[in-house]
Amino acid sequence: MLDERKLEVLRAIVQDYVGTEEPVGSKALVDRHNLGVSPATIRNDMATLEEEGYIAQPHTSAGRIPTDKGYRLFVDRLASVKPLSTPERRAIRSFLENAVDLDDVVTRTVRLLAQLTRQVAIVQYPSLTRSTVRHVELLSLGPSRLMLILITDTGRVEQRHLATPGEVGEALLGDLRARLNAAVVGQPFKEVPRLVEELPLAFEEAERPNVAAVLSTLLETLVEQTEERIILGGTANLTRFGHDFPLTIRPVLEALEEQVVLLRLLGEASESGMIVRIGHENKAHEGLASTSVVAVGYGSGDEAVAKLGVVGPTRMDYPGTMGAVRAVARYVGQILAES
Amino acid sequence: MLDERKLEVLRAIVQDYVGTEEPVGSKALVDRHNLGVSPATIRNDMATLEEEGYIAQPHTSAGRIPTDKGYRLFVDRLASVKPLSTPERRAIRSFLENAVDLDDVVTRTVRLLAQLTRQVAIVQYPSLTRSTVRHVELLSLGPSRLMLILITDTGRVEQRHLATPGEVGEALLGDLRARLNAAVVGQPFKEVPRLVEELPLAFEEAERPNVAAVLSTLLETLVEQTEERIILGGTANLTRFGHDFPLTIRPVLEALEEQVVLLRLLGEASESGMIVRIGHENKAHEGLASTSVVAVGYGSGDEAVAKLGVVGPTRMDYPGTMGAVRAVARYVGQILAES
DNA sequence: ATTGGCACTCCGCTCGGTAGAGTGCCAGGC
DNA sequence: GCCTGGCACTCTACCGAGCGGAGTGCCAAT
Repeated sequence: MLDERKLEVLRAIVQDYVGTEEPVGSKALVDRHNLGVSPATIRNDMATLEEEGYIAQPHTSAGRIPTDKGYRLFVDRLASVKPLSTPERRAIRSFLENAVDLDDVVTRTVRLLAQLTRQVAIVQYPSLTRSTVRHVELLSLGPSRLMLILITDTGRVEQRHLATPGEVGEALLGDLRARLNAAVVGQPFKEVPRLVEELPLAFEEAERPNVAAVLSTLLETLVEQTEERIILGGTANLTRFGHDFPLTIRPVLEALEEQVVLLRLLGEASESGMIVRIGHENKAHEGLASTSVVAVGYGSGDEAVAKLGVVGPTRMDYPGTMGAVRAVARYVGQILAES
Repeated sequence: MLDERKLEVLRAIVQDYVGTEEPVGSKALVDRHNLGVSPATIRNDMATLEEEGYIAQPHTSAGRIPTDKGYRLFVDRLASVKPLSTPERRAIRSFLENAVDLDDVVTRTVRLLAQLTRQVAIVQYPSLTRSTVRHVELLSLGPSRLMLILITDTGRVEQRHLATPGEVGEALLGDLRARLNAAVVGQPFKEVPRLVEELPLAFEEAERPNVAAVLSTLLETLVEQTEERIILGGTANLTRFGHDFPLTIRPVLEALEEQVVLLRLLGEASESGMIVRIGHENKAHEGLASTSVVAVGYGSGDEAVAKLGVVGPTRMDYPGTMGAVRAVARYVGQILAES
């Protein structure tokens, strides 16, 4: 069905359309790419491509534009990730290196991605699922009020207040703090529930309710923080979306305001596998039917700790975007590993 | 110059224009408001108002729309803040009450404001300037690596890593922790530099560089955190901005991405004084020349700890917006005070 | 000071005509 | 059998003219 030249034609259509944002016709194609055949031949190829659903005409007697299916084929078989230029890499590196803390790293990353891709950038904070505990701190705020602080190896700090059923003295608090840390420091989060299970038994019966209260708060914190925060940047780039604004941009903005949607968007991206979800493939929200998402995991070590990506019109420069996303993810991973 | 009726006419123009988004003419005015005079009279009044710069015509033979100056007069003299309805109040209260922590309060607030006003909401995290120190914690991460944690009375936790010039043993750490807390707990941030100034003198000469390192990190944290984080919501409401989209919305989105701009936007709002900045009065960013800002401070006690507000088109329902902003600020203050 | 009347202006809409781009198809050529 | 040039057809986007309507400004009358 699709011989070599037809694929070449599809590639050319995608490239031209992405560049010009206008439907591309047979004549323009042969002019801009040396395909070695005449417009009439291209027309036949285009007719085939249209039958197969890879391209479509907005109106009769207009040029063709790629369909989601067309972009999919393009991404899967016709395009390769475009590596960034050396100056670009250097710029990324130095921009990220100046970050002072985790928040700053994330903020800078989102800006960087938005600038580089000229699209909306999404960055998830390093997830705690893969993280390990660096320290747990307990502070007394009153006779039966405590503050629990959890510090992770990615530099995140979470804190919770809690009320204990009975009064908790400094001695008990110190003991608990020591035992708790002995049990969980250096351990991955998912191990923690198992590790603290028997901890109350080490204390006198009277104290166990208090200990239990602390532990349950700790576990709660772990669970809650597994769902991670996500930040956005470059929303102004949405204005370069299309010609028919309000209708296009509105649902996108709405969708992007919901954390749940953003989480789903980043979806199954992993560190090794970059995902590209195109148009209707995107089930996260109806508002995103005409957008594509490019996402990948990033990590401080060998495992992905979180994800980042961009959202843009289906008509986007996939090779370039994929290159930028991948490069940024790598550098962020490096920066995190160093700190 | 401006007798009672002319003011009434201006008020009517503002109200109608805000409602319909279309230039309002003399006939429509007398139809919709019982002014007791004829269109011709109104025309004369409108001519005066135009001469004085309160209203303008988009084109000859079109109706009039208020100018920034007109809105200013309207806000200052012709409108009063519209209180929310009881059900609305109840909804706000219950929505905010379910928040589990500070982050959640802020997130919910921004959503609430955006929904209520149908505009872009801006909420600043409770500022640390007015805050007091609840606790400072020091943890050892290695022989000469420490983690410093600062906990504020608004429930915020900030953390920093630092390297000390020499090794710091547990004994010294405990001592420093105790003295530091004794000096600063319960004190407002701005007092801290003075309070810790002489602290190194309490330690042996050999330890002072280490102590100094810790202190300078603490002060740095305080200063940095004085510039507060700000979050946005309801950007999708920008799409209801005007008819000529791309040009209008783009600069606004750009402006709103910069924290600095947002900070300046909230400007000199204080808890008592709500500010309304209209159109060109807004010096924060050129992109915001056709937007207005309504902002007010909110606080957990008697002093404002941070600010919140909304950004919308100059053509906005000022009384309603002001009412919503004020009400939300009050409730947030209450919630913070309770927790 | 207010009013009704009137002439005038200008916007926004619709309509018809046209130029241009692009297509599909067909018949002829390699 | 695939490619090509030619041709008729379609549809859009653009332009200009014409028209209706809304709104104004001015004036003379009350």
